[in-house]
Amino acid sequence: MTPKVSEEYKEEKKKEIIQAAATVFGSNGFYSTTMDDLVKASGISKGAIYHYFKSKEEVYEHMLQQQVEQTIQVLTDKFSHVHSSIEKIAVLFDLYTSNEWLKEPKLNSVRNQLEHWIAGSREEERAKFERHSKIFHDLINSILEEGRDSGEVSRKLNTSHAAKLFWSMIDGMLLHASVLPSFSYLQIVKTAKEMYISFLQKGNLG
Amino acid sequence: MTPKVSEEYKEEKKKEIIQAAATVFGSNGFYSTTMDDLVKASGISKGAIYHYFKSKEEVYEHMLQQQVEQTIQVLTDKFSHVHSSIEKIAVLFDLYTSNEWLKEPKLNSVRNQLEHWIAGSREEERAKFERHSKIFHDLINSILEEGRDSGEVSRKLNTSHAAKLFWSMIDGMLLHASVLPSFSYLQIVKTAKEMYISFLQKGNLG
Amino acid sequence: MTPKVSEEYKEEKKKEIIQAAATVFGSNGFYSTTMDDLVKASGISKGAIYHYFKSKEEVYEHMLQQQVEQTIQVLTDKFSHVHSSIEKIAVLFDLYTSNEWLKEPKLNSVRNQLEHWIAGSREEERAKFERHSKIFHDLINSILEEGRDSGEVSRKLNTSHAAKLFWSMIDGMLLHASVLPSFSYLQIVKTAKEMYISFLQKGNLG
Amino acid sequence: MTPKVSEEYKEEKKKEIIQAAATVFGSNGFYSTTMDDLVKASGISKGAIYHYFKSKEEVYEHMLQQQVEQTIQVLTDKFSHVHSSIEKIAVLFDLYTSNEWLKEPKLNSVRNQLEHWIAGSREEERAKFERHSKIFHDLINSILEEGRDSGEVSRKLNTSHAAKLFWSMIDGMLLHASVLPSFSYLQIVKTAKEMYISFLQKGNLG
DNA sequence: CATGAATGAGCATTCATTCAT
DNA sequence: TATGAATGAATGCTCATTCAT
Repeated sequence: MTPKVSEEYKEEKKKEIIQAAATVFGSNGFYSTTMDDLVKASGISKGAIYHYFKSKEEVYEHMLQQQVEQTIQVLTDKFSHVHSSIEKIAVLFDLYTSNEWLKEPKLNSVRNQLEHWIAGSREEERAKFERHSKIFHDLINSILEEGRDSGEVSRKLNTSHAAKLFWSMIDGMLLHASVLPSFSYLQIVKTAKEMYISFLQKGNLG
Repeated sequence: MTPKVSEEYKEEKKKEIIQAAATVFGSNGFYSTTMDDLVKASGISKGAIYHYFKSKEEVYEHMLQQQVEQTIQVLTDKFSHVHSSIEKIAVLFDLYTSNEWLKEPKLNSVRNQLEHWIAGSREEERAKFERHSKIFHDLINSILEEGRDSGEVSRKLNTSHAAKLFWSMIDGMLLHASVLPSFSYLQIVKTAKEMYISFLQKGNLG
Repeated sequence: MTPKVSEEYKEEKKKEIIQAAATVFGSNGFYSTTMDDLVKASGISKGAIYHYFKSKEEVYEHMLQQQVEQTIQVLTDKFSHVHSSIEKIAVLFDLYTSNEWLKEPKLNSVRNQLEHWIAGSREEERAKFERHSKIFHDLINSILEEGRDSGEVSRKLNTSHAAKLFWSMIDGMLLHASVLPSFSYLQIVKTAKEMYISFLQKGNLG
Repeated sequence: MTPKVSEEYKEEKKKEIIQAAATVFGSNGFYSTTMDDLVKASGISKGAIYHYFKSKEEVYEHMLQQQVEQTIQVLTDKFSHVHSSIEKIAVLFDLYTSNEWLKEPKLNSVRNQLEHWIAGSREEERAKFERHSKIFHDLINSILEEGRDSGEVSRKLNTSHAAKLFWSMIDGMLLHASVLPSFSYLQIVKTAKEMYISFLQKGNLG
């Protein structure tokens, strides 16, 4: 009646698989990665992987989900001690230039997300993307609303548009960074930060 | 002895194939598109396709190349009658909100480019991406340099960084637009335009 | 954790495949035999075959290798109780007229070897043929050297040339036998035996 | 009514194709040679080749036929001024060590013949091989019969067996020579010549 | 629970042959 | 006659998924 192995054991195992998945999918992409690659990378047998996940697709999605959650976690943690809206935005930009973001795994994660977006956008799973996006959108949007209420950012600002613009910029820069070695990532993000904050303070004119 | 068929005929045929390729790769991506899909979409036999291109990969790359060239062509055409730098940048933003850019084929093209970037970034073909990127970068960079010399844009502006930021924003917005139906594309691009132009006039502070 | 399947099981499986391969390659040759033929003949799925061998080529080569080893084994076994050199050569000729050599499988094996030789001789795999040939050459050469030392065969004999001549004759006769039904194989081999042994005793004159 | 082009023209064209065929089939074998290879090698269009021959197979067979005829021609020419049987056999052996036999084209021709034999022997075309073989067999057989009648060769000789043995040896040596670079062809043929002639003079004992 | 052998549909590519010009 | 573009059946190989042990 009691499960043979603990729930923790199972979760641990899933984590292991997802960890390896992040590596292999990150370096070869979804389509070019085979289950055998995953077996090799994880040291876990094919049967076992299929015991925990019902398809390659599912492994991939769990990996993505976990990366999104992790990212959200990191972002909200960063805010916990910051109270100014502008300051929060600044912290966010700084996060994207921090050391932890410049390591391979993070960029691989970005590639995974983008690949999934692009490949998946052709199907009926748009809804899922919308859900993910909304989380990120709302995070920024609420910061900006706070700022608008407190007068920190321009009253004329359309916060939703500004939030979407924020993530467009971030994703655009990450995309270029993950693809072009010559992209002067740090400098560009710094430039973007100045531009964006200045824009927030001045607001939309149109 | 008979001079076979004209070069134009062959070019025409290649175009036909590439046209069909844009459709099928655009809706299913490189990996999920089969040569049979292409055969069906183009109405051209498999053998014939292989007569003109030596692999699926090659069809794909020719399609991308052609799309890049077409885009560059459109961009430079737009500039031919514009002399102010700021004006040129404005025209560019306007282009991305024009009717022709809101049609499916264009967004499919974007998806294709991005998919290729992301999937390809894992290998040794970075050089090709760099080359493509450089073309786009230089286009903006030289506009900004002109503007700096003429005093239209801030003297303090690092034009190269600003150019890279420009394309990051554009690609980021296109990415979101091509993936998220709810993305208020027109408004966001308009917002970005204001933010960016205002930034150009004020320049980097750091 | 469970120790999968035994090594013997795997070897057994490989043998099964090779056995079937000998049949189908034997009757249709390398090029005209398809993997589907092999699947049908072996009753083993395509995937399984590719699990054990990484290409059609590899199946073929393992089959050849195994046939060579088997032949060498049979030859050396025959010698174990024979001490005279001339006697050994005689035993060899007799082997080639024995019942087991007149069955289809054996002749198919010969055809396989020859086909591989001929088709392969056009490439860089000569080295492999040389290696195989050397084994056969050395076998005869050492017998003849023994015979020369013991005075059984002519002192004037160039043993290496004689060894090469031996295999040329054997292969030539097998070739004709495997191709021409009217070739009076038994009689010819018997004739060759007398000619060759008489030649050994007399030696080269040139 | 009169043919548009002369018969000679057509024959000339066929010769050209066959010439090129000998080269490409000789270096790559029947299966690995494509019609495009033949087009490239001959400089004649695919359509034209199919105008003169109705299939790849047919080109191949005409090429073989022509090589057989050529060989027979050369052999009989060599005999025209030789009257002794033993002398004729000697001349034959010498032919196979002559300069013209050591050139690539000849060995390619051998490979072609052998490949065709081996690959074809699996089907219903044995009859054709028998016919070819018979020509060669009869050539030697009649020489030996003459010799037996004149007392030059042993009365006890079974001329048919001896003839078959002759060609087995020749083909065996050519096979080895065409496959093994280290095969000391000249020496071996010389050795074979001595052995065989000595055998003829002594005859079968069995 | 774990293992990896087995399955077979699916895919890119080749190539002999045909045929419009 | 000559040309080479077009055809499509055939083929070797891959890989997600299943399942006996």
